[in-house]
Amino acid sequence: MLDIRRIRDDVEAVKRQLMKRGKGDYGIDKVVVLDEKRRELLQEVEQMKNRQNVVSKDIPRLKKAGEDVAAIMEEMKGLSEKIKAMDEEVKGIEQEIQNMLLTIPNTPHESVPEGASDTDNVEVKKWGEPRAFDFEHSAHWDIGTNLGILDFETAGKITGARFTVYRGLGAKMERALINFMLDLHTQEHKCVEVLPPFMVNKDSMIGTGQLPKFEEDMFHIPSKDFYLIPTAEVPVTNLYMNDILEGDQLPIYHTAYTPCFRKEAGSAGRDTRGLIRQHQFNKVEIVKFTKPEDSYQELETLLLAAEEVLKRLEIPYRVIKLCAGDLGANSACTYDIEVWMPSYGRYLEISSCSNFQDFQARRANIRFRPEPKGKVEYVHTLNGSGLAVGRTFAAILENYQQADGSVVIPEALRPYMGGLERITK
RNA sequence: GGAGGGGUGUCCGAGCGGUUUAAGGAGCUGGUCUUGAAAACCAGUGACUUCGAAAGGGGCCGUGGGUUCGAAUCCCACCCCCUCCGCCA
Repeated sequence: MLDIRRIRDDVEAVKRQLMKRGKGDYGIDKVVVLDEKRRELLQEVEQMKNRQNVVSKDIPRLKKAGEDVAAIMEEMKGLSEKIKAMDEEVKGIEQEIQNMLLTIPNTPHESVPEGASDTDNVEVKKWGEPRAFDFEHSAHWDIGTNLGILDFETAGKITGARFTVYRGLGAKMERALINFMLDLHTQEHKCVEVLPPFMVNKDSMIGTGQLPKFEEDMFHIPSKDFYLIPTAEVPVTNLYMNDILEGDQLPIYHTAYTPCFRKEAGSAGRDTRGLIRQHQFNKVEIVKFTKPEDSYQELETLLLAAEEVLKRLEIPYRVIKLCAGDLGANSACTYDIEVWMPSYGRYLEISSCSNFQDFQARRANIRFRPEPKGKVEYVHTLNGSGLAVGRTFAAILENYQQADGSVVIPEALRPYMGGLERITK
């Protein structure tokens, strides 16, 4: 959520920044008009409330003095009704402003490249060399199915499309990847692990920006009005919802494993085979809470922490900086890590590392006190996948496949696989 | 799921329709006393938010509604915590 005062103070500047996304100015002029109207009414109604308070306080005294208060009561009744009506009007306007603010996206950081779509994203680094195969390589869904470690057909039977059953060493490797990533981030990146609920309430979904705009992407449990989390970002960021942190508590780093649930409503027909686009997938996430002045430095180290997973697993990847047109609505600046996927013949997103600045903190009301007894400020929140586990699984199968159909286990993962070096039929 | 009890400021805790500008205590800050400290005593001390150039005003006693001239206090709904019963990994 953008700061209404920032919009009020220089609407043209905010508009310019939003326009960079290439999707208009989100009707932001209307917010300014409504805000002005709101403040006007507020002054008026608060003046009336002041009179109401003053007179109400005086009534007991007059009564005690034996004076007749009937006329005053009559006047106050009228005033009370006027106040009620006006309060309602103000509330309506506030609701309207709030609804608009909740759907207006974040302003891109000045460093974000111009551009309309993913073709304008900028590659910022590249690591490792894609392997040259001396045999006909296969896609991970075929490799996994042949090895009996991935079972898409049975998942279709017991649930439906876009689900997977991991079997045997497949299940074990998925679990190994989760542990490997969590250990890396807790032991080497100073993250405190959390295992949060996989369902959250509506406030949490609004806090991190999934609602109200992206309702159709979420799985909803009507009987309790809960949502299945689309990413650990939601429960972990909202750990500090409505809190005021002390300055010396920052920065806070968390890592969390959770499954993620997404309807994938807008992606019918895309990535229908394999692990790439599932309704349920595992992910290890990193979430940071920082002081505003530190957040961009923290974004760089967050990116490095996520990259480290692929370095240890020795899988080639590249990092791109998203252009304004491709930037997620809540983010001010995002790096994507893309892993080399031989079956796609290109790099494929496996992590997204973003700085939301105070956009989520405003929604979730997460603040901190820079100095003891000082004035409170909003924190900056950041998060990044470290990494999407299912896609990492797929990348291992494809990049480590052998001519005989077996898959070599990356060395860094072997301690988590009981020392096993290779998955064979 | 059923039956009770409860959510008040940094903390404990009183208040149950109008001098509440939320009692009292603890804590915190300053002072007196003391060689110094503790104790004692005296004084001060709610956070947050919003409108305003400021002075000042509005709001905030779990959340949201309602009744009333006036609500922490009465009514309704919901959320959370505790105790007991039932069910259950």
